[in-house]
Amino acid sequence: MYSIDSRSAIPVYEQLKRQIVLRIVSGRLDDGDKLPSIRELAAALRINPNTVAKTYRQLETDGFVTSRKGLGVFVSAGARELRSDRNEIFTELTDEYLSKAASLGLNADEIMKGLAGRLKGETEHDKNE
Amino acid sequence: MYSIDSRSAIPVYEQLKRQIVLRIVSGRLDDGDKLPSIRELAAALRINPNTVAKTYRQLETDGFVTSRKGLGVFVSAGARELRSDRNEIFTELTDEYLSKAASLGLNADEIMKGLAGRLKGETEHDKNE
DNA sequence: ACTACTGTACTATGATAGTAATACAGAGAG
DNA sequence: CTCTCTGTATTACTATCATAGTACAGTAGT
Repeated sequence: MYSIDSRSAIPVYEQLKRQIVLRIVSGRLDDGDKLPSIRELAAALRINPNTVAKTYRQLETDGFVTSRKGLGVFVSAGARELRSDRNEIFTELTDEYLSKAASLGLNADEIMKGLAGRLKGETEHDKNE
Repeated sequence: MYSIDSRSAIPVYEQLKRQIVLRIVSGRLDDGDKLPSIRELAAALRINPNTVAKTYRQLETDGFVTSRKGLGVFVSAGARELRSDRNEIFTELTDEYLSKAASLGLNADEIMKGLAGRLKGETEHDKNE
């Protein structure tokens, strides 16, 4: 269902959040769909319920889900429309990335190939101190 | 010279490190060039000298610079040959980019298309349904 | 009402990361 | 030697993260 890498430098709640957001905006989770209960998901992933609660809380703040006491957490009605200003941010992000890659002396083709490889590739690398 | 965003989630020492590495591998900093002294750079960026020291320490571990007590920190002789490390840097860059894009809720396909479009110089977006 | 689910809130603990403050040590000019 | 520059090392404060435990509150089925 969801997967957590406890060794990753990315916090657990953040990993979980990204995975859920991905499911929502990609349509695998639809408006009104119910997310697993906090305790249920925590048990399944063997993480602390508080961590799941934190994820859900942030998702609610971001407008992706709505939580209702006693009922559960549900994908918000307008969740998919949160794609609206995504493109602007994404464009900025992309330009920044391309300019850095260019300063490494890479051309367009190399960048495309590198990115494609990374997308198909596997896991993350670690940061060490 | 260098710029630090203290509000960024990326640690200061990491921001600085990337900028310096970028200058080295792109040739803007050459073998033997002297980097600003720890205190000088810290003062200029209004950050703690220890933070700069940490950056320099890591750069030395990575082989980009050599530090000499009482003298300063200098770009290593073989630093540009670490351009073979270009791939590694590029991978880091790419991973960071992908992780940000993913947190925007974009899937692999959308990222590829967006990047390709940006490379071709398309300035428009909003191709959403 | 009782029970068993749901989410919410709060306190506390341990670990780690980032930053900060201070003191120590080498190099070179005078 | 002295002064002032350089990097180095140690210690400490602060915030974040994950965990745990406990308690509270709303919903629904019985």
